[in-house]
Amino acid sequence: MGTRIALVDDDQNILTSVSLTLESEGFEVDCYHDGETALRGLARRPVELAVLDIKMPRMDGMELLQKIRGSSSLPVIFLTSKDDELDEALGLGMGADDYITKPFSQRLLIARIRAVLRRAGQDEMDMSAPNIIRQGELLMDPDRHLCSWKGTEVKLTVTEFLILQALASRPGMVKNRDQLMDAAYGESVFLDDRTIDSHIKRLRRKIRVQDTTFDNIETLYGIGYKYRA
Amino acid sequence: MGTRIALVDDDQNILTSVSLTLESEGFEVDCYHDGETALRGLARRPVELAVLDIKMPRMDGMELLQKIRGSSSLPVIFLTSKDDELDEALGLGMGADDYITKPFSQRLLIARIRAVLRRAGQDEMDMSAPNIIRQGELLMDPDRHLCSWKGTEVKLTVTEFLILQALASRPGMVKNRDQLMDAAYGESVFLDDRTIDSHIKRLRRKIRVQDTTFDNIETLYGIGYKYRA
DNA sequence: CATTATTGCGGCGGCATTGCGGCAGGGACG
DNA sequence: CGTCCCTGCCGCAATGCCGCCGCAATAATG
Repeated sequence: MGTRIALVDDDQNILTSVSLTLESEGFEVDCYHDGETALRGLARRPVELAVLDIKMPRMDGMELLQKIRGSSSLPVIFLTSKDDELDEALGLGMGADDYITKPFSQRLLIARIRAVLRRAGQDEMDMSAPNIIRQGELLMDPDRHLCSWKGTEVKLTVTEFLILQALASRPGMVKNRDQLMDAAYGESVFLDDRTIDSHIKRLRRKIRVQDTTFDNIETLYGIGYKYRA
Repeated sequence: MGTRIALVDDDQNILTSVSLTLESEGFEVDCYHDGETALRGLARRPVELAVLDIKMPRMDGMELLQKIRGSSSLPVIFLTSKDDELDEALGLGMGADDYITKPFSQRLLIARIRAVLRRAGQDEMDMSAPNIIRQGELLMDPDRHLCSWKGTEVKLTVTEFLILQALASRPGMVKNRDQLMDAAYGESVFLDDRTIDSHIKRLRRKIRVQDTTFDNIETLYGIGYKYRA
């Protein structure tokens, strides 16, 4: 018996095609056309993961997510039409575990479902790729190399991204320059410690363009840096 | 037969995945969904360590810990969702032995479990850096370079942190200036004894900013210092 | 009580660390 | 080949930290 998944979308085409694919992958699928029906249905038949369209009649995905989150930590994947809705959804601190922009390939959806399930269930041990980081106003999506602060995108270079990711993935935890170096490049790369400072400098500057008051990257004199949640 | 561990969390996903991991590491795991059930279960099947979620229905982790501590000194590791709950939990003087902030890697959890078990097992002569120090109103977390008194953070320099750590890790135990010197710098560093006095001075001052009545760093005339619990 | 030893504490100068602007080499891309 | 961007590093200024000094306060000693 496969894992049970709820699929909520007002588009009947998507509903049928996606559910077929998922079932062929061994999942059991509960389909709902709108948030209200879904909410009632979920109460009767719990699932292990939900895929929600954001735009829906009667109760949209965000509202539904909110209700769901009121009572459980059910993993949720959003379906969004435009990129704009994305930040609207995740940036609001709602707490989806992942999202996919339409149009999407079913292969991709399956991959994401598996990833979220693995993460939620099995394993946070995946130190390498926490799929999505959400710490307060900061939002990071390594898969898409996307980073936003307070809902507005911040364009980061790869190195900057990796460093911020290392810091934000474990807020409060102190990282010295070597550790950040390892996070950004592989290990055993010999560079000046102060180079990290430069990246931190650029990171702070870039985010401060959006928000002058940003100060969540904290310096610990003689130790390193840490991200304050 | 492995060490028996109780795992209490209302999230079924965490319950199953963590228990699987722990079992694969050779532990025996008792799972509970809420504090009340756990308490009853623990009475029947004692364990050697408990991992508790803080937020739970019916009886949360802190309440459960209190009940547990009423009758035993069972080692306990907390799972917290936000950093805020942390001080709320530990600062209240409850007495968890360690805590982990979600999301966490299972690898980390295992490491902490082993550390706590090792510490609890031999106790007295285990010099290996205890992950967390809690002495009354004082809370120290070396990983986060975090020190708080009565719930409010006290910013310490590395040297100050090390000295306070040395003192607070063994309350009541007298340390002379040489020993404190060794704790702060490596051994074989030749400095004026009175330098320690300066650090103590600054330590006391920093904590007194939060609490004028602070006097837990005691001076022993002609000998050294000790931390009074 | 007088004397001496030890500690508290303010403060200061020197040193270490960090923030930041800037620059030049190099790679990506058109 | 030209341009743009990333990146590592340098150098200066600002800041933080530390070790020590000197004096007053306190504790031991007799």
